[in-house]
Amino acid sequence: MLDIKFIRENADLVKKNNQNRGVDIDVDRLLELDVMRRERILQIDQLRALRNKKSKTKPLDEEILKMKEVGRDIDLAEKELAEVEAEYKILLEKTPNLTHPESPIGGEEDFKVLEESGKIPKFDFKPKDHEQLMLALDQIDFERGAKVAGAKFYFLKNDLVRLNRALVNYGIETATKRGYMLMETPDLAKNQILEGIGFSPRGPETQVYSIENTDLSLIGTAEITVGGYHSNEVLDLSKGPVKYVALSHCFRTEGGAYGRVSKGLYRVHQFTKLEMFVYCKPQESEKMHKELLAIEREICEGLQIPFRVIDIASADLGGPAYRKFDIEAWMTMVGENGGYGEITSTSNCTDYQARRLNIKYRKDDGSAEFVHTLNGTAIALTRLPIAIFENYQQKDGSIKVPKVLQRSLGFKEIRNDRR
RNA sequence: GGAAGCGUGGCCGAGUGGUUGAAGGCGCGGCUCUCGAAAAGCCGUAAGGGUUUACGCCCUUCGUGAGUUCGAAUCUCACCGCUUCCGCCA
Repeated sequence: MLDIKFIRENADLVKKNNQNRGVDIDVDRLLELDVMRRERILQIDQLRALRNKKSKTKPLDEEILKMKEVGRDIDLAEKELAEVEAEYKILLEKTPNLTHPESPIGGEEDFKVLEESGKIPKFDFKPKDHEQLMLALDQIDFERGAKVAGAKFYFLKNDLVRLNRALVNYGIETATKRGYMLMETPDLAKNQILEGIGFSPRGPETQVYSIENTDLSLIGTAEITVGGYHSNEVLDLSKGPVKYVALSHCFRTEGGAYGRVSKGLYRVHQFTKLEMFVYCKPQESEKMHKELLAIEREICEGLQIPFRVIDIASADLGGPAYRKFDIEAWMTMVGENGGYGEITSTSNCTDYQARRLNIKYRKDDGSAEFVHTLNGTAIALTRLPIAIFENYQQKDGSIKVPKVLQRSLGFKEIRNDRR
């Protein structure tokens, strides 16, 4: 959510930004509602002042009649205000965050490549995709996943389960040694928290499973729960940013995702993810965004997976993000001869989430100001295993285990003949 | 799941319909005293919003929401959370 005062004073800038973001919002209507809203508030305040003045002491009988009238006027004005505010809130909450001046302007395809790293593997055989590899090695069962829970659910089996646990541990180590506090979060959250982070739990475009007869939803990412963790709090950031690395399950309906890259594990309804989350002062957020990206790169480099870093373009940022970097790993499953697929994403959401969730920090002068929030993927299970299987496949169909994981796993390759 | 109790400012805690945004205490800030400190004394100490060039004025907030009333921290209802006892259970 943007500050209404900012919108009031920078209407043209906000309009231009909305346009770059591909969002159609009637800013003039919003400003009109803003004026109406303040008019109603003033009116109600004046009526209440009148009533309060009289209510300090016991009124005379003939005054009570007048006060009843004032009470009715207040009720009426409050109803009007509620109507104005309903529309006002919808427009305000739909308004996306501002955009970093260096973010490319454009849509999904207009990202800017910032860096390419690692060597794209050259196979002297026809490489397979992870689904073929995993099925052949008895590492996954989609059919029975569908039988038990429906399409796009799966059972992981054998060494893939072990690999995933080793990946999570590797991510935990990498992040905690940089001062990130480890947590495991609830897999459900109140809809109010989801909305604060910028997800819509209801409506036709929702990506979220909700629990019937409750105000809870399954989380799509631990960003939701960790972001809600400090909601309605004033933080002490005098010792530096507050940094978490959080493990959770993630659930996504993936409605309307047909036709996009969706082979095998790439796009599924449930997965496990280790997510980083940072609360910091506004002047620190750009630096922290770089740090999150650096950790993500360190993880990919350590695993020796070829990847590129892209700077996401304006219309592809989503509502809350001010700037977003994705890491895309090389995958054989993408396109005809391989290509890049997203494995991590890190966003600087500035004060957009903090304003909705009411998260502030204490400044040196004693006043409070909204924090900036950032998030970044440490380890996304499903996406990382895809990259490992496809990049580390051997001619005989076995999978070499990345060096950094060999010791903790106790084996160097995944083959068919184990157990 | 059943029963009972509780939820007030940074913290503890008073307050059961009318100058209560809220006594008292702790903490915190300032001052006095002191060579300095402690102790003691005095003064000050919530947040958000509206309006104003400004001083200021006004509104809202006592877990959340709705209701009763001329008027609610105080009464009613629902929800959330906490504590204790019973049941159940990983």
